[in-house]
Amino acid sequence: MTGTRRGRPRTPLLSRESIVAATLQVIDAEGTAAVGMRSVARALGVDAKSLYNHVDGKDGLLDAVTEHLLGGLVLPAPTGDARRDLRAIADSFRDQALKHPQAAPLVLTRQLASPQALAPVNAVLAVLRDAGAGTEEAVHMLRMLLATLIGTLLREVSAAPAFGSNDREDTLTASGLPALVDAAAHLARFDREAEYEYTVDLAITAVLHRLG
Amino acid sequence: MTGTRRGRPRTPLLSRESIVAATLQVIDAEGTAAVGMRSVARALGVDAKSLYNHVDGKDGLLDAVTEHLLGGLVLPAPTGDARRDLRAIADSFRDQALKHPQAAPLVLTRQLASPQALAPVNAVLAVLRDAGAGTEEAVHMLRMLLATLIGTLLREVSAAPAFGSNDREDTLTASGLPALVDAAAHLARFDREAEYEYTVDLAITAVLHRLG
DNA sequence: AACGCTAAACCCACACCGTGGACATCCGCA
DNA sequence: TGCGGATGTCCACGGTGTGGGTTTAGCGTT
Repeated sequence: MTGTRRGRPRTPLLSRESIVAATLQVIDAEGTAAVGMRSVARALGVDAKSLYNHVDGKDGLLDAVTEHLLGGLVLPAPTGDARRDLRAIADSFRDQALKHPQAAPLVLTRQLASPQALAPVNAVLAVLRDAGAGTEEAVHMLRMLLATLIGTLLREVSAAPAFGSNDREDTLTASGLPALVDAAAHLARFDREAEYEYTVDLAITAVLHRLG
Repeated sequence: MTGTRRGRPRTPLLSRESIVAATLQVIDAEGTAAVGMRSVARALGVDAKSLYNHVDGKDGLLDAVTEHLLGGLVLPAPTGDARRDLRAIADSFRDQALKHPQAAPLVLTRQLASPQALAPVNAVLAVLRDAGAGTEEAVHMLRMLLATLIGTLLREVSAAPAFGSNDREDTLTASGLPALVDAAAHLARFDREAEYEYTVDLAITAVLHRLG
């Protein structure tokens, strides 16, 4: 029985990309909490310590995944219409977030300085500058837009899917707080699409309005 | 040597609040990653399993901390000036977040339905209704404001303190992306206060503007 | 062609984690 | 007076990240 592998294989079993891909599969299937050197290695049919040859520990692994997802953003070519362009960039973020909802908190939470993270920042700044913003103003606006986008997407990916249950509404009406019971019906519902639409549109409108 | 305690003590050693307080100390000192049944128990001079008598596992412990922090919000009495009132509520969030920066991600990330979480929601809705918003519109606006606030605070509490190093600026200028190198100097700096001010003001202005 | 050097895979081991289960002790109430 | 439940202890189990050492294969140099 020569079952166990030993020593360096003739052809490499692992690569940074294959590891990232496997990790993403684990995340999509079982959530970020299920990610671990051992579980990812198991998914690849490999010993846990082998991952260390391609990735800098667990944290480095998660960073690599984040980088990969940011790299997957497709930034559309600017049309010259600032509203449309900003919206397109935001949509690109959202698409990626919804493609891997379980992984979204990673991207939205960790801040990297990798080129993959820099490209979208550059895109937003370019649009804002074209729309007439000064350098410093553009940076402020970028941060405001990013904050709003991160906030909504974070909420959206972690919103319970079975939110229609009037369980939640009952809790609200039982609170006794007047403005709450009044809005209980609307608070209990959560239309992801509509909510994203409203929030992002309002933020972009605010920025463009300030630009005059 | 009767060193080891055994059986139920004459006077309770633990309480939900004492556990939450100890956990908060651990978080403030060593971050959320350092929180664990064992570490918190150690800080209290107690066995880990004892915590289970007052708290529902690790996740319940973190929920309890979140609840405690939300309960610490001081919501000022409304003045009737919507801008001022919304700003005051946001400031209250920020104060609490900066008081325990390491714990902030907890509050900003977990969504609870406890009364402590409901009170601020009610406050915001009340102000919006007073300012003339319809029920449904008020809920949308609430979510937009919350998203923006969460986004900025999340960034603010995790912004590296030694951000003044021109290390970061160099990375940016080296990226070659034109809008980035142009704004590198401003991107490298991060004035927490100014950034919060700008972002929250813009969001509130947007909401009030839409209300006419 | 033969040498080493390094990279890529393995296994063993350690300290730590969350928590299930069994036990001891004391409080409050019937 | 007695007894059930609350509170705290200890032991144990399977899991984690990773430090250290070992084996083998490929590559660059002489």
